Amino acid sequence: MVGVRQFDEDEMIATALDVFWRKGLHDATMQDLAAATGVQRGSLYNAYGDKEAIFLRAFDQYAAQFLDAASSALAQGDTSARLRDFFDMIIVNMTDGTPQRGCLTTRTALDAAISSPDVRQRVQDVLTRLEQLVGKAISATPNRRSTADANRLARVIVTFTRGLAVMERAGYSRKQLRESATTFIDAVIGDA
Amino acid sequence: MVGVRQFDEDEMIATALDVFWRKGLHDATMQDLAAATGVQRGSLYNAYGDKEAIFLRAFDQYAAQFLDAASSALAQGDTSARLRDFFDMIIVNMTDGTPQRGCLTTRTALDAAISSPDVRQRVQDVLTRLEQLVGKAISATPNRRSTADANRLARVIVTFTRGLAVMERAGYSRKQLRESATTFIDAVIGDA
DNA sequence: GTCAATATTGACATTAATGTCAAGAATGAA
DNA sequence: TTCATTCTTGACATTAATGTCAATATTGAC
Repeated sequence: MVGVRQFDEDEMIATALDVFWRKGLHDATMQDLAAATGVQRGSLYNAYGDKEAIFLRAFDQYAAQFLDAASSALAQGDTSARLRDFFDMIIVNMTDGTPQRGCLTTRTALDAAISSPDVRQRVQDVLTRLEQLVGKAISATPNRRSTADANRLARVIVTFTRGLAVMERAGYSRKQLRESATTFIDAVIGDA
Repeated sequence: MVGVRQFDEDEMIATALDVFWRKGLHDATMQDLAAATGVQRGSLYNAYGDKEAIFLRAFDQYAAQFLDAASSALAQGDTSARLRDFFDMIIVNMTDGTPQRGCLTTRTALDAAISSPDVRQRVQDVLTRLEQLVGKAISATPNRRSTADANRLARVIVTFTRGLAVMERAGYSRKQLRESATTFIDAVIGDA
């Protein structure tokens, strides 16, 4: 390699993630990315090809850290405690930043109709893996659920997290989201 | 009135709703609206001012019919039956059309960051009124819930419907959504 | 130190959207 | 029948985005 890249790729992708998280794949422009990263538009095209390629890299980074955090949150305690930690993580994740950034996966999912198969696949992968993590977590503690029941319940729980992401966009506060999550956990797990 | 409008306003708004439902406020263009309605762009600007004004009218029509359908679905039977009908209506609503149109309220909510206060308010109003309808419905049958509990539960139920809307966008089938809704109802209401 | 390979830069072409406007067409009212 | 009012139409100006490219700068390898 001879002419050497003038920017740090990891740093670039991390900054791009921030931009995509705040604006979404569709609304973030190459201008936005260039301005935020300090890398010229032309260089970005040269290095990555197009906006979507940058997004996919950024999203992969996001998905990895998100699933990691979910896994950690789901690791300890009884089922209720695991879910409390899990929902806490999710809610903090989506209500962080000024203004709040919301949930990138959910935002990306909503643009499915105008997204490429690659992007759609990424969203499905995150949700599938999240279902698996939740399924394992609620099966890990002593209970009288069948595996099939646990899987169905895991999907319900993941679906509910998506609902929280929508409610956040609709203006519900962190506190309101937490209350709903608590109510949900109590209703679903409380006496099972 | 002298120069007379060449198109039927109700029909025009109904067609506009279809366009917005399929493409979203942001992605639908005045070209799209002009093509679908057969009314020239200039005439639309003359009649309504801008795209958002058309959207607001279309959304109001959508919200009215949606809340009406929800109200009907929630009217009869015990709590489980009411919720089954309610979720059925919601799921059919979002999985209808080819390709599926999804949920307009949810799609609009996700664009909150780039929407006007008027648009955001419309979304909040729909969700608030939906919570009220659900709250009334689950309080209508004999049960041992306090009003406060019913309201919290109503919000959880509405939040779950939003989750279903996201899952639909992520590619889950009508059947999968129905199964999740059933599991949810059983878990939340089944033995309360 | 030279050079070949790569990155950077700014300009350019293209496409597409919004919103405005002047000119023309149509029609209810007097 | 005339006319004032309103709607319709197509053209225009503006803005903003994507993606390409040729010219230039840089630097590791030999």
